[in-house]
Amino acid sequence: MLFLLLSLRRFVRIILNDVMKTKFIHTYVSVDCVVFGFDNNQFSILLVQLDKERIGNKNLKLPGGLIYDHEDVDMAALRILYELTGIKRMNLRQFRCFSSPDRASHPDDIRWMDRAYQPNIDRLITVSYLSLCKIDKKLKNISGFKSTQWCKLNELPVMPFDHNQIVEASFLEIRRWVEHDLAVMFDLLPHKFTFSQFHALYEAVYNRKIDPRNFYKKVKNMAYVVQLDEKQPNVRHRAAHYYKFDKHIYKMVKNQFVILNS
Amino acid sequence: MLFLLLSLRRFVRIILNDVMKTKFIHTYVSVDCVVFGFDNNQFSILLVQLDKERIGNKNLKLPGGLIYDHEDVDMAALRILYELTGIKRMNLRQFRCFSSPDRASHPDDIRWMDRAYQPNIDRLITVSYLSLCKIDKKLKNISGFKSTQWCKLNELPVMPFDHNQIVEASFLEIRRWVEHDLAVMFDLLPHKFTFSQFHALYEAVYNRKIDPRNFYKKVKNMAYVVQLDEKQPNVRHRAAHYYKFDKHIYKMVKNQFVILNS
DNA sequence: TCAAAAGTGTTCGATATACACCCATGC
DNA sequence: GCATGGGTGTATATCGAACACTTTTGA
Repeated sequence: MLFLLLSLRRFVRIILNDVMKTKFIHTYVSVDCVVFGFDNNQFSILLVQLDKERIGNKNLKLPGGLIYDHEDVDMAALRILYELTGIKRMNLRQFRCFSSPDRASHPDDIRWMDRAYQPNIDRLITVSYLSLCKIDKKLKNISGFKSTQWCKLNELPVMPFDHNQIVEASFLEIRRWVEHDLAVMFDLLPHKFTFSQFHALYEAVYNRKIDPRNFYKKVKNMAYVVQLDEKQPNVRHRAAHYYKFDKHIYKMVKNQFVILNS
Repeated sequence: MLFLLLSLRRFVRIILNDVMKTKFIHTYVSVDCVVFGFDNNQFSILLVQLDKERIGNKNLKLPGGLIYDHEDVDMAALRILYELTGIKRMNLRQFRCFSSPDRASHPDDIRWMDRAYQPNIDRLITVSYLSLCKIDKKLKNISGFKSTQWCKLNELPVMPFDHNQIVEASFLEIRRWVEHDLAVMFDLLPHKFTFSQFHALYEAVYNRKIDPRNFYKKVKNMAYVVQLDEKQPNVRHRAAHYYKFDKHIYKMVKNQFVILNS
């Protein structure tokens, strides 16, 4: 019965396209999220394991999925990340729509969409999101299905669809985001972080060496980066102080600059 | 016959949604373009006149339209602007996907979509583009249908769909674009422009007063802004020099800074 | 006492800001 | 000659870049 209806639907669509000469796309829409983490002086990205559902020989993809009827794209991205990680209200930034007609036309990709969503998805465009996340955050899978893993940025596998392209585009987007709102950078650091972790993150984001002494001065001027009494334990060298980010001070300071825009 | 097929299609979709409990959206996709021009120290936006097709009592909308089967969104935006203005390869910057489930749910909007595109468009998401254009450019309508007009930014009418929102979001995007690539600013000025036109544009983009003397120094340092011998004719005060933008020099200068990214 | 990373200050140049007056032209 | 906008220079403050050594700690 189901199969019959599906065939019917496909048939109807084909006929209609022919009769009406309508060439407008009628498409499904997905979101794909590039979630960055930072650890050991390098970026990682959160990927979904496909396991039995592997796409061709590819076993990892970006977190993402089709959007529902009642949702807009922002809501869909939040939902998908919530289902996968248990984190509500993740901080997200939409950065581009990927819509090439053949971005989902590889036979492996099509087969997978047939199984994972529904058959006869003839076209799929996606809206991509960037997110920054503490890599040591406990993630719990809500939907109970897919499992996730962090994968180092420079060890990414080949992924299905245009996910490798999406990741590439996302990286430059971090810098734009940080420039617009420095606070998001602290989403990548642990609650308590050392100066050198912060320094390494800065170098990674800007992809260049930054003089530590100059950077110290900069940080000392950030009233919202406050030194804690606590120090690094069990290191065989001088222990570093921990710092924390104080978002209330940050907001106060920032509000002194923001003029309501016309 | 056509009507029968349409009803059938709608019917099939309803049944399917019910049987499969699929709640994924299957949607049409449009692009909407916010084309800025600059004249007389203020911005204008290129709008399409609807005339007999007016939407409710609204007669102006952003240039835009549904995208075709074989297109991605960039191509669609270029096509639509070409059809309306005769300008090929307009410089475009995608800036956001607007996808609220009820962005196209006003009865006027639905009626209009039924007539303009095809009936039963139950959902429509749009990808918005920013473009900058010399306001004195001769525009010729290729499709031969819709006519366009410039409308001052602070005199915009209420428009259909969420077009007013889109315009609002686009304005801040100009600044980002200019910061990323100053050359686009000259898309807003005539080929020959005076210093004070350039100055006024700068003030408009950054939405604040900028000291002309300091700005002079800045401009004098821009090797790619070259002074012409020609001067403003017929003015009852000291005539201003004309300047032009030299994109070859610009590229040379810029290439000295661009390091190929990892 | 050594290795390993933490932490600190000064100088210099470039850039942005603030500010006031003379110049050329048409009427 | 006067009204109108065109065009210029100087002084100061701020920010980022360059640069080398001492301190703390565990092993």
